[in-house]
Amino acid sequence: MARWEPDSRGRLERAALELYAERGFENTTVADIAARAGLTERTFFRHFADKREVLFWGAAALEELLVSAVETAPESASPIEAITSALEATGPLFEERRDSAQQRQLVIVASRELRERELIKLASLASALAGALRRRGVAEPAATLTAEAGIAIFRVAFARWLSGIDSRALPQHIRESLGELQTVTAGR
Amino acid sequence: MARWEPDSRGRLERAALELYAERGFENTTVADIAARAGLTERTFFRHFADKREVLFWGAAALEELLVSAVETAPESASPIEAITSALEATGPLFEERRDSAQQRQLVIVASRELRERELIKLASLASALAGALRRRGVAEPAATLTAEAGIAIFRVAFARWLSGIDSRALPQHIRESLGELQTVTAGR
DNA sequence: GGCCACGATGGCAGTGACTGACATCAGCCT
DNA sequence: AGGCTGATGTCAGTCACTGCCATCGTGGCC
Repeated sequence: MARWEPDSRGRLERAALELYAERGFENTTVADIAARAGLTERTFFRHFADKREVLFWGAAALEELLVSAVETAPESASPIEAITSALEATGPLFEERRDSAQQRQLVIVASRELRERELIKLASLASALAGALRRRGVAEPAATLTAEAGIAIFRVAFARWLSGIDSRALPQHIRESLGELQTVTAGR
Repeated sequence: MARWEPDSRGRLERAALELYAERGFENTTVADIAARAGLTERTFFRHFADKREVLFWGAAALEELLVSAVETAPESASPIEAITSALEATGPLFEERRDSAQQRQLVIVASRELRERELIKLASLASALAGALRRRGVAEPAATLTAEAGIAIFRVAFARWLSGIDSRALPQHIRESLGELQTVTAGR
């Protein structure tokens, strides 16, 4: 007989997402979340650094995936190609959970604090990608600019994919956004 | 005889920047700031929405300047050209206060919370610029991508300008970063 | 079988950011 | 003179987050 119900972290995650969706992030207290998960506030803060972090737990895994995809891209690939194909490689990871990604995104967009946190996660992603490019021999500021461009592409592509205005898969949206960025930056 | 010393807002701003620089953002309480400005905590929160906002008060003015520069750019200018020249137009505004901009940036970089706030200000800038482009007849997602590219250019250029590794003015750095982004995105 | 160290959780007190309600009072208007 | 206004002060309250110590099944060890 276990002393406690298992998977307290997962219970906290689910309870938080539910409550944020039901009544909004700002109208949810950590005590509410803990109560729904059958735990205490103190335990919440042992699993998550703060009230926002509970939604961004997966960012570290995403970062690892992208960085290793950039590092293992064929040597012949140009920097922007390495980044773009790494982004495309995240397709399967998101494609499976489109619905939960959509709900999560709704919650985030509704709260300024959560949008802030999302931005810093993306910025950290960009700087990790720039680091991976440097390890491929790309100099600064090209590495940073390429990584930032990649994140911009991803943001646009992800939003269009989630919105569902057309039914193509995420990698197709990424390719298309790359093309649009190329068109737009070339503009004279 | 005035009932209070004048310019309480300015006093709070200066006190906050000093204290953040002296002992760090996280080691400064709002009560400390108010005390140094000769006011109370409550008054601080009447002038600034929160402890971070005191450093970002100027963002609204910058946004207005950039938006109106984009809107009044010659009709013949391409989107990326309109954005870039708007960014260049901020040169004088920063050039005068390089030292204080540098100190402020040191403070921001030292604190995760302040970096978060800076990112959301830049994101709001990007979406305002995208709006201005749309008013020029640029369609989505080109407008958003161009605006995001512009912000990436600005971030890189601003950092290089502040670092002082070469002594050119901000607009020159912006031009150069644009060129680098073009090179990098064109990559095949 | 008994002992003990470990690890996840609870309980609790404390700090600090932020808010709402009400009080104060110099200067201005009439 | 008398009343109104706007910036400030005071105070109590909520909530995010932290440090410290207590609890107690579990698993290893003798």
